[in-house]
Amino acid sequence: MSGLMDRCAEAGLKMTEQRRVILQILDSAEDHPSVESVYDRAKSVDSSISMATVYRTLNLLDELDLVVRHEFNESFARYEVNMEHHHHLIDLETGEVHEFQNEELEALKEKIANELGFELVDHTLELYGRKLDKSSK
Amino acid sequence: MSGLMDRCAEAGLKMTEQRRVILQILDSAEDHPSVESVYDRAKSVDSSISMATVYRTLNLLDELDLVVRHEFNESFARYEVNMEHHHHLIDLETGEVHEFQNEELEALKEKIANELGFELVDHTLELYGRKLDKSSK
DNA sequence: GTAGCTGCAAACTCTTTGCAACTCT
DNA sequence: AGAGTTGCAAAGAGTTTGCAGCTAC
Repeated sequence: MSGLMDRCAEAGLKMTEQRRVILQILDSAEDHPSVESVYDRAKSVDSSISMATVYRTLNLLDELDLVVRHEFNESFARYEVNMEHHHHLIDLETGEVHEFQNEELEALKEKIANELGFELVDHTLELYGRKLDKSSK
Repeated sequence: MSGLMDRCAEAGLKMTEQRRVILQILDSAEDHPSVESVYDRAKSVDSSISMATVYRTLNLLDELDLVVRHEFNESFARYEVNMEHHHHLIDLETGEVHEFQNEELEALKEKIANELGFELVDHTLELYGRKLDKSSK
């Protein structure tokens, strides 16, 4: 169930009350929450949790690759959990993040990197779009 | 020659000494300088230029789409000038930025966005890689 | 018992802004 | 002359950190 908790235990982290709360929030998150969102949600469960702990926890999870940090086009970070490989399409009007996967794209990126003489280690792809019309404009 | 200066004039900006310096630096930049790099280069030409002016100028240029702001995976912005459409491959060991273009990729992105019901407005693609071996490792 | 974790507040980094002086046009 | 621009210093946002006390193991 709580995948994150298990994996944190494996990594040798102490399981404090604060971590339990944060990990549960992340495990059940279906969006790409900002640090502040995680903090707000955590506070509503245990109001003594501090921002510093949220930052520290997310940094730890990031180092353990249990979470992915994104910057999209904002001035703050958002985190993603439960990720299989996929990319994002961000709705410019609403800010909604849609996920997608595409095999063809994966192969192509690999190929491009190789042609340039590189081994592909990581990559990001973000599409920014506007909903196609049902009406006009 | 100085494409940026012309286009700023067209946009109705006053051509101050500071702007002249900054625009010339950008026009001749062959990299993707951070605000600080631009500031350093500008200072070595006219030591009275302030950081605030560099920020303000880059923000203006960004609004006019004469420059593109990138975040790559750092905590600060880098700017790109003289851009035709292309993407970046960042060398994880050296930080070097390589540019590439790929038609197939462009078409694919357009297609993906449309399939999701969106009109593609903008997008970013960054590859992070390690140089393929000439030696071993 | 102790290494590791926490909250707090202060500090840091990058960026923006209010203001009075100055400068293009 | 007047709107736009500048430098400075202060303020903002987001994030990190030193420290003394607390807690899981």
